[in-house]
Amino acid sequence: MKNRLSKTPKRQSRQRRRTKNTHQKLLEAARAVFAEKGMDLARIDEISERADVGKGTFYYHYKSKSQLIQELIKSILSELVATIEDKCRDASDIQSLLYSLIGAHIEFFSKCWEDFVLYFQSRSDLILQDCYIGIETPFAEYLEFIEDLLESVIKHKLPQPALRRIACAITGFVSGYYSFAAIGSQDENIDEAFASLQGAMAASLGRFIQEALPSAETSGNFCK
Amino acid sequence: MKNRLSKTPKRQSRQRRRTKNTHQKLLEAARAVFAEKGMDLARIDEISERADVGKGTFYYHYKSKSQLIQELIKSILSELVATIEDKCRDASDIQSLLYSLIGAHIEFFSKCWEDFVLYFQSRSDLILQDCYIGIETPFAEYLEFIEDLLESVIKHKLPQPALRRIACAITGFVSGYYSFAAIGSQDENIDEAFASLQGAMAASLGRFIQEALPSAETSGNFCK
DNA sequence: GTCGAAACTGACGATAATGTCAATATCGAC
DNA sequence: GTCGATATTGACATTATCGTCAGTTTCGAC
Repeated sequence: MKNRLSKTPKRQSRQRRRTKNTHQKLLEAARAVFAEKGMDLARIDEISERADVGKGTFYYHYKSKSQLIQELIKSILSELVATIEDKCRDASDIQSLLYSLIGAHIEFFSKCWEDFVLYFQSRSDLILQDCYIGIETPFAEYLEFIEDLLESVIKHKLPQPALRRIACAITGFVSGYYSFAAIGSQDENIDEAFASLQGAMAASLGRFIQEALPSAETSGNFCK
Repeated sequence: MKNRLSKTPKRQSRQRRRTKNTHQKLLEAARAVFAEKGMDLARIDEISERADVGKGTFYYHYKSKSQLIQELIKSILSELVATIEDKCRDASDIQSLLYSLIGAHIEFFSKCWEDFVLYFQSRSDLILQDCYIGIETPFAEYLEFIEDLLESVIKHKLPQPALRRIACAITGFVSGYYSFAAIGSQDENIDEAFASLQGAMAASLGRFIQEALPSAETSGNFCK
């Protein structure tokens, strides 16, 4: 037994890299196809075709499309969370946190259109009765992460539902604007327009929080 | 020729109603199935099954699923526009317009969950490369309608892109919040929470518009 | 260089969904 | 009551997609 195990004690580098590469290629291809046809209508055939591997290879790496989606969403959201974490590290008041939070989303969405599409598609999927399994958790974690950030800069204790509402408002506003801008702005550069609104959005959300908080206390003076 | 035409000069009431009814039943069934499985994964079989008619009947009324979707979206959005029109009729300043605009969306979304799902799904579909044809126009008209409303209460002339951005922000904020709330708020009543935020959203968007406008002029005093 | 394990392949059977169509039912007009 | 037009039906041919599997290739260890 031990002998058998010792036959492959550590994995080999070349083969290991090749495998990793295939895995990655499939993920990339899936991103592209998903952004074209949508998650539901994307065919495994096309994904493996575009990754330039046989269809069997797909099934060697992933149990099913559902599992691929799960992994993809998880990876996308954890990247988004990482971007947020990075950008918001030293925000200490609510105004600068909001600004950075929005900035992180702009940066993330602008960097890769496919990721935004996936982000939006899966949110859209989440409101269905029969949705892909396993994509709820990453979204919940993403919201929770934002809530933690908010909590750390808001002085007084807030009830959880209020925090959640604020987080929903922020993420909803940002992604909602972006998606509408994508379909609505015929010619102009979406990302540029988006970036130019960063300040306005932050101010606006600041105001939202101020108004939405049940407690009368005003820790910030968003209204100059 | 004229004789032939005169054979069916006006349609008969009973048969007419029956047909209309079937048409409506199919539309209703589609709404329900779409909200369960999503537009892509909804099967014609299931729609006609749920409408309690033969599959052939579906194809008698609609050329294809694509056409059904087109009609459905069109009807939903024109209903939304009608709601907006009704609620915003006598809003004369920007603050009250925003308030009514949000109110109209809340009312509309709350009234029928299926409609919200369809609204959101089709927006999600619109950002894909290969999306259903014919759903772009209703959305464009919806945005344009909101722009017209905005224009009528904003004193000074705004460039079209700025108006569009504001419209995107409003609709994005409202629907974005609602969708996140739907997946994020585990227990509490979404509609109630949403309604309680109506004022905060309006104030917030007022602030957004104020900040986003390039011109320095301040017609409104949103900051008390 | 040869052996075994891991990675890869694409043709194939099974399944599922689409859209068609010839036959049938319903209805109002005359 | 019968005729033509309109509406409805579900079995069917067609097409698309899935997931499997027996066989092949790649690679590192010895």
